Amino acid sequence: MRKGDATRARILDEAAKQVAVRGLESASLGDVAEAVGLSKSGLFKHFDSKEAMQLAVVEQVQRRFTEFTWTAAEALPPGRARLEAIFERWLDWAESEWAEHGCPIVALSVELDDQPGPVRDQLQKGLMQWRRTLVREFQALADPPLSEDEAANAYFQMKSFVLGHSEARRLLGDPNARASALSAFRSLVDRTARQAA
Amino acid sequence: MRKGDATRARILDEAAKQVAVRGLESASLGDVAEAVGLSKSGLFKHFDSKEAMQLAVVEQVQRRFTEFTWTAAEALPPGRARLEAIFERWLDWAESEWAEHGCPIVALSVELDDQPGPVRDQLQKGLMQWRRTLVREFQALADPPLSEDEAANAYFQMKSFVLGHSEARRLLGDPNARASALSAFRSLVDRTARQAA
DNA sequence: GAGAAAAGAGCACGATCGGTCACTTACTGT
DNA sequence: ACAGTAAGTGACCGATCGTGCTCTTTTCTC
Repeated sequence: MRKGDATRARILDEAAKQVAVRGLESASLGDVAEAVGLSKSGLFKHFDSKEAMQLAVVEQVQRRFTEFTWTAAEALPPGRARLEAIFERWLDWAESEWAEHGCPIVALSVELDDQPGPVRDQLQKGLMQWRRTLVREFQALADPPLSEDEAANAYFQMKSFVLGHSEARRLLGDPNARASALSAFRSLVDRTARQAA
Repeated sequence: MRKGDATRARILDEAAKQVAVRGLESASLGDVAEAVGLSKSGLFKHFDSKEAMQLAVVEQVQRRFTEFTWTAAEALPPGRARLEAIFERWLDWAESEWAEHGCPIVALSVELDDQPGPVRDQLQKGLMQWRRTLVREFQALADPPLSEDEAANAYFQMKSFVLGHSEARRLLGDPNARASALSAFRSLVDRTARQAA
């Protein structure tokens, strides 16, 4: 049973890459299988259908993302320090090997935003949980804590800057994308912390 | 020659819709043809290849977008009034019939960000021209005008809020998306205008 | 080491993909 | 009105899609 898990992991890695490049639907099972040195039918011993593989890809990408951005930050005290660490790791993520061909989560979000089904549901679930986590983090920016509405607005802007960073960097090739995002975020945190007083 | 132009336009409308839903590559010629009541081969009398149609779709979407957001605003005086009108129209666009299934420009941006070719080039060209236009508009926010760097940073945030609005509204179903985007943008304009003094 | 179960290969299927070609129908400029 | 061209059809091509099937090889368990 061990061998199977290893190939399953290789399949998911390759699939995640191809999904980021070509999209969920356009990434074909044949191409994925060939890239990991498998036959198409061999692939079906690990996933019952294409949709099952897509679901597994989404789950793995979300796991990796959380691990990448959150794990390093959770050691820090809640509030400003942790928030800034998360944001920087978030930008790092978009430039990491897992997002070599664009952040897969962004790609999935756009492709699935009006394609109902279990894959979209899973994606939504992860995004909303992430949002809840970050909103709580923003609330902890001040004492007494921010209202949920204020924190939600701050999160909206934080997420927006990540999306803007991704677009500016990848499509427009803007070398200042990271700097723009960072300065915008720091200014946001400043204002948010101050408005609590 | 008139008849042909009309069907060509119908094809492009339908194609743009399907592209927004399923993506550039997944939108098939057969489905588009059937939706406009044509045979697949009839479609080829208007476009030499799928890529040619994709290019035409991108051009038409960009034309429509500019018309939708800019035309109403250009009558206003440069600076704050015009900027706010554009931003509101931009949000309107994302909720208009042309973006019923998601903003096609956002969909194209994510799908094409690492797919070189003439379609991507055309998209880039339009986005960069739009960016130049808006940066100039931000510069005109104050007298003396803002530096290009300052204005570029402001545009980065403006575009980010649009992307954030799109994601929050469509994928997360956030009813406050528009309000969040508007308040974030107004605050941005305030700060930007003030920082010039 | 034998037997069971998992992992994978090979082939074939129906459907659909983008694209071609020969042909008919509809329109338009003069 | 008539000729010429544009618009549109239907049949078909090779390739590729996701998926099922049978069969062999590898791996794990006792």
